[in-house]
Amino acid sequence: MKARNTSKSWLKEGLSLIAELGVEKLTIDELSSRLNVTKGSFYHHFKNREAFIEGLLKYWEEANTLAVIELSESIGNSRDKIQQITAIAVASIASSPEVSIRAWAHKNEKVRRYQERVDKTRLDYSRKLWGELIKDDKKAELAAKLYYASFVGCQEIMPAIREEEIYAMFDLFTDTVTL
Amino acid sequence: MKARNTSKSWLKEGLSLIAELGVEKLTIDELSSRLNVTKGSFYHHFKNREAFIEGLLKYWEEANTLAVIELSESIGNSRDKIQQITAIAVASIASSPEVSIRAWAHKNEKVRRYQERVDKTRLDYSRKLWGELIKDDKKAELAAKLYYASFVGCQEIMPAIREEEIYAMFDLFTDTVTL
DNA sequence: AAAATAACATACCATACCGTATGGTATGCT
DNA sequence: AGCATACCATACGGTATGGTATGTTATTTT
Repeated sequence: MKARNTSKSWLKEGLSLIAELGVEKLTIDELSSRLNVTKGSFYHHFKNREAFIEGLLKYWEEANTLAVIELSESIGNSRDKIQQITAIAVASIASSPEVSIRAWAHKNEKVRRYQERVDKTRLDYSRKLWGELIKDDKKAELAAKLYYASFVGCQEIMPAIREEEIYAMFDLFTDTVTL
Repeated sequence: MKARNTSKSWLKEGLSLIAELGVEKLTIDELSSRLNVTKGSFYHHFKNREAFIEGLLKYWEEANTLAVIELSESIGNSRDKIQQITAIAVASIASSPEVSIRAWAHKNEKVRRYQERVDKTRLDYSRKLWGELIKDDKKAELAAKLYYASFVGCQEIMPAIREEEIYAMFDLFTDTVTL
């Protein structure tokens, strides 16, 4: 006897679906099928597809950016924080909906607003961390951007770069730029 | 009296369409409408949508990677080549279909094969250039990957990073890593 | 100019999707 | 127990899309 679904069930399944099959497969029928219910249920939880997507983006921003930063803040010094947040980010690459959402954001106003806020939040945090390692403000700014851009690139390049290699890349970057 | 279309007209229009609206809008009706013909014409030039996509990816790989590398090879030293190829790449970001194609590649076997070959070609070339600036082979390898990953990231981050700032980022990277 | 070919138009079908209408079932509250 | 609410099933309409069949027009070849 499986428990019945909540709105959150649909949101979680939506992110998984995007990560696996991409946004173009994010159909209500496909979602219903995965949750072993029919779409009558979907329209009980959400007004329409648009409302669902709005909820999906909120949920993604919260679980994937805000929560991670919060966790990172509970750790020691800036270097440790950078390492910690890198580890979390790298580990999540494989199952992340981010690649799909980024392409989506380039064509869709509403999605773009969320993506811009997510990028801003992360860049701000990156700037804060690197600012504590690099005195020169402009240099810290550039380092923060380079660091984040590299990470985003590592999500996208195919075939995927091995985890150890990504760590080696970031170590090289950290070592040279903080000299 | 407009000239009639060739297969290449359709391919070019296809890449423009992907760059502007994304892969999900890459429909035969939309393409036909943009070329001011009906889809009867499409099926004269291509067996079906799959065949069209195959041609599209071939054309993209050729025009967007191979041709650029060839151009770069006609220039002076490695530093100049890196600067030159960076300039070309940065200037093309706004009108590039690459963001869409990358997301597409993550969900589609055939597209993935092209994306992997494109990434490999560019990474190989990046490694060659950086290998001439950095003696240590492993370090050159990591620098090449970092450089390329940063560029890919710069394509994706929203809102778009300003061109001058991207140049400043790459200058910082080059200066520190070649010390 | 006639014939052959390339490019295109029109009409049609099948399918997948969003959304709605309506009815049914489980769960908790009083 | 009775009722409200949350959750779900089924059937249907409307639309967008890929694809086919067949005929027409423009361009090139001989």
